[in-house]
Amino acid sequence: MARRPGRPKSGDEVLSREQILATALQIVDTEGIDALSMRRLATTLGVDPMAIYRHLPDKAALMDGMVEVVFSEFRVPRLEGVDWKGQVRAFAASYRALVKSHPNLIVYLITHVEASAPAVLAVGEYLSTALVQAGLAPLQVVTATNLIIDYLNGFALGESSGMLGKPEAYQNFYTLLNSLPAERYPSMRAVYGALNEATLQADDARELELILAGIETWVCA
Amino acid sequence: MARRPGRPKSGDEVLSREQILATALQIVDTEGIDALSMRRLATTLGVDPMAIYRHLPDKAALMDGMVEVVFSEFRVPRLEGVDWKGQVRAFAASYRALVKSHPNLIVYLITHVEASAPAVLAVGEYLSTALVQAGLAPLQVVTATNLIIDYLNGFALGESSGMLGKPEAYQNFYTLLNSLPAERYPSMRAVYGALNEATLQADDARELELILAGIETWVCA
DNA sequence: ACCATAAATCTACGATGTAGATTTATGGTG
DNA sequence: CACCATAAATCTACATCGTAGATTTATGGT
Repeated sequence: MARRPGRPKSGDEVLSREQILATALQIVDTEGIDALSMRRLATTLGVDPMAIYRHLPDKAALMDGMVEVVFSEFRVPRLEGVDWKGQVRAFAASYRALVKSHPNLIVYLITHVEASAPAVLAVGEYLSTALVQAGLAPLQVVTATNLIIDYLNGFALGESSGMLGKPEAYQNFYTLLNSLPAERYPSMRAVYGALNEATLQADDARELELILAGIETWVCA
Repeated sequence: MARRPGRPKSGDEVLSREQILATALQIVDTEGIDALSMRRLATTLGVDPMAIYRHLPDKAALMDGMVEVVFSEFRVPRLEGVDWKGQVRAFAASYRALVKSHPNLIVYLITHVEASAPAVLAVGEYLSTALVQAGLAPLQVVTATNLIIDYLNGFALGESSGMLGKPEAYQNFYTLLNSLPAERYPSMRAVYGALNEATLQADDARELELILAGIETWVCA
């Protein structure tokens, strides 16, 4: 294809794991995760499909490598003189930004994080520190940490594939709700009838504030 | 294979959409989602692969059909004389039971629910009713509902693929944490050092209680 | 001069989803 | 009774996928 077989010349540019992962990530970002095949990746790299296997054992390793790359882009925010709530908010914002930057990889990302990954440990340490500082007991810290992470993952998922994420879905939801017999879903009718679309989409962080309010009841106790 | 081609005789048993979906679900439950291919499904049904296409347009329809079946198994609990917290707890328990009954389908399930599905609307109505009854304002109802669902989805995901779900993962986590330099993750060391495995796994619902505590601050306000 | 070795290519295999043609008998119609 | 559109399945075939195995080519070390 691009290069001929044979050992590369001294100044010759060789394929690298980093280059492969970066290109794969680019394909996933621009064309979706189904568009990523070894052969498709190879043609984009200008290389024979099997050339990839010199640098990665199989496709699973390619996927995990992408997860690794994306997580390595993640930096836990460093904040001074901010209370625990501010720290949790900052973390949530960083995490949201991360998954938003690679929407097509989210599902695979969330379902394939290794608990041993450095980024995961860093996250745990960051949240533990903030929550200990808030005055929670050990078991409370674990519970709160798990809730925050579960919520963020669930939110990310909903945003990438659920009703959220696409603005027109709201419209569909409203028209559907209104097309149904009025007595069928009275509570939803009342609730959503009192709100407009702009209000609903205005703030991503309302749910997080609810979590923070819950945690705070533990702080006072 | 089992039957010969040709129009079926009067009393002949024919393949049905329901039968196909049930067998597919059984394969996924017992052998994992990767084990489900059209050909594999056909041999289990004792039928030619292409016979399936008389009843379902393609594999995506098969998958969506399975989601539909699983969700149709879901019944929102009917409770009398229970406060809003009890209703939310009952719902969470039902939802957890649902995803737990088909662990291998969870990821696809969560990422392919249609907002228009009857079960989804029923869930929305159920939670809206409980939360309105609790005394929340419309926007608060929406926020609380979204949080509960996002959390439950995130939890289900973590249970099916994350550190949770497999008991030995805890052990790995502990040994990993202890193998690292002590000053590296001081907060996690302190937090997890104060707890044993049994305490951590004791209760699934601690995180939900945290959410309920948060919502309650809105009720009082 | 020789040769193990690195980085790629070429060839080939089995599995997958599915389009298209074919088989077989049915129940309705002249 | 003869005929035929139609239903439910099968058979055949193709493009695509991941990847095992053999091959090509030049390198740097001995």
